[in-house]
Amino acid sequence: MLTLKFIQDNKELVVERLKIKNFDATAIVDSIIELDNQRKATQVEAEALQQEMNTLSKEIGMLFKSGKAQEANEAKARTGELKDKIKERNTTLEGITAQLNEHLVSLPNVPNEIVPPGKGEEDNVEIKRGGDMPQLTVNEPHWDLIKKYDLIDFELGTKITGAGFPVYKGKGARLQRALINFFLDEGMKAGYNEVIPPLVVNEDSGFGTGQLPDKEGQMYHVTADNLYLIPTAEVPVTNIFRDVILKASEMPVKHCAYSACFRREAGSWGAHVRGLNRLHQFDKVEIVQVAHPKESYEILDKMVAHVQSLVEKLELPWRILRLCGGDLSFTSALTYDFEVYSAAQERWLEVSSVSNFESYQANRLKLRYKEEGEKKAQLAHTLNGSALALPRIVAALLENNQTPEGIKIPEVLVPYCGFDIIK
RNA sequence: GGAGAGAUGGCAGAGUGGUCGAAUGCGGCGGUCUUGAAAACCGUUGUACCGCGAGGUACCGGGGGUUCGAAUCCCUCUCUCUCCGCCA
Repeated sequence: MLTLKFIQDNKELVVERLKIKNFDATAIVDSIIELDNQRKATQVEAEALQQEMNTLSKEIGMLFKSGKAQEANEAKARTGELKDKIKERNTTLEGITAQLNEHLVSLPNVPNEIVPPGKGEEDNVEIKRGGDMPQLTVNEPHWDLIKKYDLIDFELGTKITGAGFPVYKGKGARLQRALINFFLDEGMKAGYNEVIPPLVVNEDSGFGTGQLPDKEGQMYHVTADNLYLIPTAEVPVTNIFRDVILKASEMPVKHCAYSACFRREAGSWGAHVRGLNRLHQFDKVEIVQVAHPKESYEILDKMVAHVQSLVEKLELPWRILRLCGGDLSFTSALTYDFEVYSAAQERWLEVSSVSNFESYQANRLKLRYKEEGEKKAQLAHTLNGSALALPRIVAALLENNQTPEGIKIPEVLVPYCGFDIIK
């Protein structure tokens, strides 16, 4: 969430910028400022009363100690009214604070100034593309290829669990494992430290990265233990840094992690979700960085370059989009999406999303850093990106590399797969 | 799952109703001494909020309660450890 101080100091800017996200913040910002003024006033009153009470209590203690029981009891009689007042003030204070928090949490992150305006996907701006479009002599969509070569069994997954939980088989499973290892190795080479996080998280973690309270419908909820299946490794990995104060010299911290990801995708089924295009469970390697505010955008560019190197090594046609305000997530300040072209489907598939959250997540996480010699801790910046999400990469690989002889495996993956063609 | 013990500052650890934001040790930082370092000695060393400041308020795992007053007593939740059971 945005900090109170930022909102107070940049009231107009917040309202203006959030218009880019098609979010009218005028009323919320006004009431945040008003509520905070109330909060301060109430807190001052409550604390003054508390101080009086503390002083009085100390006096009573002294009196008892020096044997003046009667005086002590007289003083005691005076505390009742004070106690009621304090209670009343504190209740008011709690109410105001709760309301204030509710408003703060409901305010999205302010987009970076280069975020283009727009309503949705169609307004995203392509900033770069590369790779060669495949010239296919055969042309089948991946859901047919998968059946033909017996790589992934959707029906079996449906039997075991339900729709959207595929079973990978034989070379399909091997390809999956190859991609995961390839992505992790590339991450390591780029200086990311691998972690294997838990796949379920508690409520605090869900709040820390911004999935809660808003998007609980998107996560599988284990109600018996009040835990959530992770929708992305971003959640557990970023939460490593919840309530942490780093030294400025330790940044940037770079982590990568493979995890299965679980998404309910409530309400988002329909056209274009056949086969691997949308799943409830899928595999992804995620990169996460904690950065100094002054270099977070430079780091965002580096992360984008890293993802670009992955799609290039996989020899897939790719493009990078700068997301418009309307397509930008609640917590993000700037996001680049990567898409790869799927020849058989004749459409672009989103395979990565790389974002700078600035201090929006850090504020929720209480993730801070201290400059050498400084006493005051500052909020750090958090960033993350998929590097990469597997299913649509698999879809594109299968579709783009199909030949009458079989599906050719890109060179970089051959050592990982142990085969160079699927037939 | 059953029985018991525990959770205190960066770490270790004292504190069982008042002057406790909290002894002591270690670590960190500054200084004295030294050509330099070590040792020794002296000092200092949490976070957040309100306030120009003086200062105030809150925090001893989380939440609630008792009391004029809670780190300390009560309830509850979470976590850790030991023993037993079950098990990859």
